[in-house]
Amino acid sequence: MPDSNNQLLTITVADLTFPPREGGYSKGHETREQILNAALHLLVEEGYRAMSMRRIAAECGMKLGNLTYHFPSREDLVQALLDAVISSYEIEFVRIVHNPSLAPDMRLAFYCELVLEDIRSKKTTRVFPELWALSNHDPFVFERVHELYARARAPLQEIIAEMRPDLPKSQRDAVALFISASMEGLTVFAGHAKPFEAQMPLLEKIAVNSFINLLKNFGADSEP
Amino acid sequence: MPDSNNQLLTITVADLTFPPREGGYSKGHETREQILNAALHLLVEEGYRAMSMRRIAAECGMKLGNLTYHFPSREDLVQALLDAVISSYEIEFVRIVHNPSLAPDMRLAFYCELVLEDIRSKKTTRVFPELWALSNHDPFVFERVHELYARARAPLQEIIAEMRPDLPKSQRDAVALFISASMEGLTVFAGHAKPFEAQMPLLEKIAVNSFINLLKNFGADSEP
DNA sequence: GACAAACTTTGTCAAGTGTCCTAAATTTGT
DNA sequence: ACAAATTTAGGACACTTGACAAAGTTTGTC
Repeated sequence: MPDSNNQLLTITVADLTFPPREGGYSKGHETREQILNAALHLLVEEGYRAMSMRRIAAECGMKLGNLTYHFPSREDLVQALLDAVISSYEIEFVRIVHNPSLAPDMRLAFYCELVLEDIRSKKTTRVFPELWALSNHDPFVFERVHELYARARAPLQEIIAEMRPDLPKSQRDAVALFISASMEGLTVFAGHAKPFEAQMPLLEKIAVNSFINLLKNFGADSEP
Repeated sequence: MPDSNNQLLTITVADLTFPPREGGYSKGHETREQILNAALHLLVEEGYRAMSMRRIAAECGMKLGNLTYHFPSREDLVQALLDAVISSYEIEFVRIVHNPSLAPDMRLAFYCELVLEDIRSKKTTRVFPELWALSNHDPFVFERVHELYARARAPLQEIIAEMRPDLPKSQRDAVALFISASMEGLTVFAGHAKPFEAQMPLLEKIAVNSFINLLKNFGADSEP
């Protein structure tokens, strides 16, 4: 089993989704996935700076030339990695969107629980700050990241629309954005190996409590 | 005027605070500051990757040898830059801590306004995601960043203690952490040149409204 | 088994990196 | 005037970086 060792290496961080193939041998696709898994592993463990072509090649025990065969340029690799990372998240959102059996505030709580649980994973805690930093200087990353967040907010917007149909859409969307950003911010403080990681359960209660209160009271306080 | 051009370059991002000197000529300190300003400028405009010793030297029109005279190693420079960046923020917090004339919820609103205004600056929008990413792999950055945030939360904790003396300190501090993280999260979405930058005023209203509601209602909902 | 396509290795390239060095010139504070 | 501090002008070191070309090897199919 030549790849059992590799499994052990990547099992802690490998969480990529790959698009269906379009030609080539099966070995070629396996190698592509192995490369991207190694790249993610390096990104998570040592940061974007350490994610060089040579280190990726070494990580999966292959020659540099072979890496450049599959990804002619570093940019190609980064874009493929970004796609694989992002599509791995998009799967999650589909699971929550349509669940009309529950009450909307229960769905909201469930959504928050899902997001805040994900934030505590090593992969998310490490990858997303890296993406935020990259998106400041790379338009491609910028677009993909915010496209992902737009999709992540969609179920939130649905729930809010259900709870507060009286609010204009622009305000509902702003509230959804605030809730989403609010939780993302916790990554830095209570994500994996962060100072307040252990307090995440309490923070989750505070967050859900806060969001539900916000939705109940927002707009009903024009004049005291 | 050899440095008027440089002034123009750095004036848009230069926001560093330098510790009092300890010897050497004044020109030496000016050069040190010029170097750190150039480093910050590169960090803001092109990211951490572009912040190399040679590019920093070129940025301030000086020879590499002179740069290594002032900062023998790159790590020295990075740490000095981090110190200068962080202390530039610590000044802000002092201005808000002691202002007992206002009502606590007014002080909270003022605090949030100050933070969210800062988030919209190019410097903060660019530097902090970089710091978050770095802190995942650099213990030195990790410690400094979270030390800064601890100081940033102090005034918040005071305000909350005033509003909710009934809550145990652990819960008050968790609420302060949540509020702080909540606002930091907006950096990625409504910071400088971000997709929702223009909506920041509305988001600010939502945030303050949400935080005040949270403080009023938190803990009063054990059983319905 | 032949054979073309897909994959992999090997070696090389110019450019960039941080760090270190020397020797000379210039500036600065007293 | 003079010593200390700063700057320039080079260079060199060992190493890493992304990219490329030309050989080999493997794979699936006829």
